[in-house]
Amino acid sequence: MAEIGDTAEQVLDVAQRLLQTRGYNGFSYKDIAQALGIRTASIHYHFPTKADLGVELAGRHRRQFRAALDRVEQRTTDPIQRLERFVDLFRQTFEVESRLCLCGMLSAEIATLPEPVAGAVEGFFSDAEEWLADTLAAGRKAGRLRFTGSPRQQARLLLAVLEGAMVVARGMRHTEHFQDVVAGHLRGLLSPQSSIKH
Amino acid sequence: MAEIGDTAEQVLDVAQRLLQTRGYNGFSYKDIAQALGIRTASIHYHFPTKADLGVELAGRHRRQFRAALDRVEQRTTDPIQRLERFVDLFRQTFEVESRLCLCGMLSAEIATLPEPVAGAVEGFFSDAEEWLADTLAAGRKAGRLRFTGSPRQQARLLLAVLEGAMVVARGMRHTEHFQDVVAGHLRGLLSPQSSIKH
DNA sequence: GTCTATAAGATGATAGAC
DNA sequence: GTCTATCATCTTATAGAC
Repeated sequence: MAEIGDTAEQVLDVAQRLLQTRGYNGFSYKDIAQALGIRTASIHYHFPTKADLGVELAGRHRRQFRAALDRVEQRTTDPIQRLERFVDLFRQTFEVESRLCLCGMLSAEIATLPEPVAGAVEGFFSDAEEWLADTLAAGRKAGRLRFTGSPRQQARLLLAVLEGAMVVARGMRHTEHFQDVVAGHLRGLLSPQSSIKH
Repeated sequence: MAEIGDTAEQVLDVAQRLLQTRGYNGFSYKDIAQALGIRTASIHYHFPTKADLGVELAGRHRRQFRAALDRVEQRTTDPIQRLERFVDLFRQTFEVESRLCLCGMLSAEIATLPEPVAGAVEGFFSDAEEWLADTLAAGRKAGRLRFTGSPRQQARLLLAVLEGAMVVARGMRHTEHFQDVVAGHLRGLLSPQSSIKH
């Protein structure tokens, strides 16, 4: 309880930040070592190869994301609020240094990654899609949300909006861009009576 | 007219493909040289540094994209058809090897790129946003398109959908995903009378 | 314009002392 | 677990012959 987590976890935290800002091929063991004030050999002790590190990063992220969704479900049963909390997870990520979604970044670089990493990325998106589809379906059934097509299709669309808004906001170097685009899309999902509150 | 373009252009073509599939930090001069059957020194003659190559790639892409938009404008004045041609440009890109939008990829890696490259990326998105906003505004004025908020905001949303759908489709390793998401979003933009045709 | 040769530095990785 | 030392390889880049 004295130090902030063991070395392996600190390595993962720094590597995750570097991954989200620079990409998998945009950082090295040297970068991590310098950030933590240790040697690269120490990192190899915990993660023998960079592929091992990548697999653990993607897997941990998927687990943390599922845990975050579980907390959202425990906090509220309201579909609108659940949706807003989901979007908040992405907003909070981008808010800090315009960090990309970890799996969005990995998707872009997927052709250069070991297969297990690609598998974890696919799993992350599947989790997100399923959770969103269920939430969207509940919201529409309750007359609180309005959209055409299947909940699954809408879930995929929202995921694309979130990932794409991060990418475009970064490319245009205009931070507020993300929030504007996402808020605009959400407004279109809310039924007439629900959108009065804004 | 004998060979398919001079060496510099062939280098750019191969580099563009590698950039779209593997990212800026995911390919080297060696990869380009091997693909063309030449030596890396020859590439350095045309593009002294990788930054030079990156700047030319981003600049050329922006020019080619503007030229493509000019051709769309010459081919049709109908806002719906213009919109569909715009989306086709992205579809055609993704269709081949699930290639990402060149500037979408560069946006993700922007923290590792030389400033001039970032400038070209920003310019690309500005061009796209402006062209889309004009087209969307014309479509709504003609009663052919339906959306809330400003045309600029809708343009940004569509751009985010296109970029994000590419990323998510790649991450989920489900190619049809892109077309499904984009077609669904477009359907929502079409006014009731227009959407009957589908 | 393209080649061979070469170099300086980065990168992923291992062996073995402490 | 972390360090020093060392490694092979990759990467970007330059000099100079052809």
